[in-house]
Amino acid sequence: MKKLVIVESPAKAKTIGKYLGPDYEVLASVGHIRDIPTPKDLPADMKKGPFSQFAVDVNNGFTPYYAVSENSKRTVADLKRALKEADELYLATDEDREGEAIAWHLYEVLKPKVPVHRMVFHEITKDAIEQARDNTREIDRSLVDAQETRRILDRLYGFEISPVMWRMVGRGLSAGRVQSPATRLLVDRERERIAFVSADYWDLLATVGTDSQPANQFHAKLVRLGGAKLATGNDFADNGTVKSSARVLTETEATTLVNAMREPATTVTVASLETKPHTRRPFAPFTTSTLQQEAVKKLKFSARQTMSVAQRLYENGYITYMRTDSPNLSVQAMNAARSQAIKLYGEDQVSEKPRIYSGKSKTAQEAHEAIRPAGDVFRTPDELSSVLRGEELRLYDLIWKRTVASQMADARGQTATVTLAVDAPASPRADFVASGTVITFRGFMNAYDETSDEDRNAQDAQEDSKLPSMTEGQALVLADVESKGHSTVPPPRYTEASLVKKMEEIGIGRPSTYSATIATILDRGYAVMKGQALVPTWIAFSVTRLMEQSFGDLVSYEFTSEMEDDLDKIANGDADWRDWLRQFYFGHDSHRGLKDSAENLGDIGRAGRKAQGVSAGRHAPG
DNA sequence: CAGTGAGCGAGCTTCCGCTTGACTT
Repeated sequence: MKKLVIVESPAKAKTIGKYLGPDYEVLASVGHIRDIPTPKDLPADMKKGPFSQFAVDVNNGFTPYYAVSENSKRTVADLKRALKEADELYLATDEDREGEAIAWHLYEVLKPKVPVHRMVFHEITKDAIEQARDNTREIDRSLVDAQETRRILDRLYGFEISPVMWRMVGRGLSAGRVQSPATRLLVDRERERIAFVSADYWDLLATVGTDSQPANQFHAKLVRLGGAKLATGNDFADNGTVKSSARVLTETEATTLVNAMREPATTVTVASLETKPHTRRPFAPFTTSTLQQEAVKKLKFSARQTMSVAQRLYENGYITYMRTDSPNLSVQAMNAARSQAIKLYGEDQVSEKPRIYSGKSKTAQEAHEAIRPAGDVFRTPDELSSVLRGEELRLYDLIWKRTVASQMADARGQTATVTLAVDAPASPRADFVASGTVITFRGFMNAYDETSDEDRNAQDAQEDSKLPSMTEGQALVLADVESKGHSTVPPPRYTEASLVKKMEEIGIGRPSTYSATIATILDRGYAVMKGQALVPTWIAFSVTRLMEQSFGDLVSYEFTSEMEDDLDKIANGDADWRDWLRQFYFGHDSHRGLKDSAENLGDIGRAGRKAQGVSAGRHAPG
């Protein structure tokens, strides 16, 4: 007789099967096996009655009706068959809320007659697996409660509010705990853009040098005039007014100054010279969210495409699991990254101590490690260039570089900043500034030599060039000075990358759903792609306004993180899940529940209709 | 008598999160 082990993913089952040997059969549940069906998929005798609206009986303890999903029927049959041949059952689904629930559903559906163990592990290595097998526990009922609460809440939210959208806005529309705030992000940003008032300001750009040789020249920007700081884009509010005490230079003033400075009597002297060390740390290894962001930005993949390419890499054993919220590397992976970096770039380019990265997302569940090349010895992109093609190779390359770089040394260099005093006839004193960074030690940049977009923009502003050597008090040659006009620009629209980043920040959605949520927003017609930008449509505006008016709490950006706090209480046994759902759905004290909000759409004008409805309403048959 | 049209009623749309194929374009 064998022992049956059930994990979530078939690829994982294969690896673990190898570690556990012939006494164990390892199969996969392939994700969730049961779910709450939509009401139209309920058995005929349940279509009328307490389950008809949600497939959850809200009047009887929020009892959910579960059914084995169509796609899982074969899997369940296979598992049942295997269980008959087994004398023990190990439920080895992921150690997070969803994984615990899958274990419980497996238990409910398989009805095992043999001893059952709940087994959890964080790393897929022989040691970790064997240790997990020898240290099992029971299914954590409170954690399952928390998952069911989450699931039921999402059903109530979606299926109570979507019909409101059909009535008020258009057929086929939808609302949900994740998609509605995500849509609202797009709408809020568009509102900011519409309300935005552009402002114009000017500054001067001088070309100066230690002599008139072009090689010894550099550009410097006017930053202070007569002791007052000159306004830049950051000094303007969104309504076009100046929000600081900075001085705004007009075109006329700029032209007058340029003309004065072009007089031969103008002198330029080095007022101060400062050199500061510059260091940059490598980025953390990829999580789902950061992988999507980088692939969208650097490879021009869509979020969905990124996931499907990563899936292929995972299934063929090239990378670790691609749906994760943890940037942590296993000890083996850390060693693999370090020894590969030492071999390729030299020992001095690698950080002295292993770098450990921790997740910053408060809603992270961290059931998996970071996305990285698979194995205890990483294969380089070059080694794989004959087996991997196009997209797959490019994504592997990105993952490999990021992982190796994450264990390398900081890049170091110096940033020199020089302040120049420009004295022109009949003009206030003008201070110009130039700075240049020189990287003297590349460290992680050997592997991952790419700066983030923010840095690139910052560099545009101050042309990152090497400065010639100078001393304080030195007189410089002014080769040219010109005025430059600028206009403030509204905040940019979200791209897939920046939306995923924002969603992770406020804790809505999960690694397995980021790309699906964006697809939903596009499918519903809430947004259209314009280049890389997600542009909200008028439908999104209508839906968001309706949500804000009638379900303000539910589209607040804090709703999910507050829900997570409450689910934690349920998971710890400090709160009752039925009480929680009751308050959410039926309300309590002064707080309107979801049901009341949906039925009386926050419109005082409808109060009369409500009263009429109640008096004319039929009572339950007696 | 056949074709038209008003009026009525039934059926449909929808959530999030976990995991892969089996489908079509």
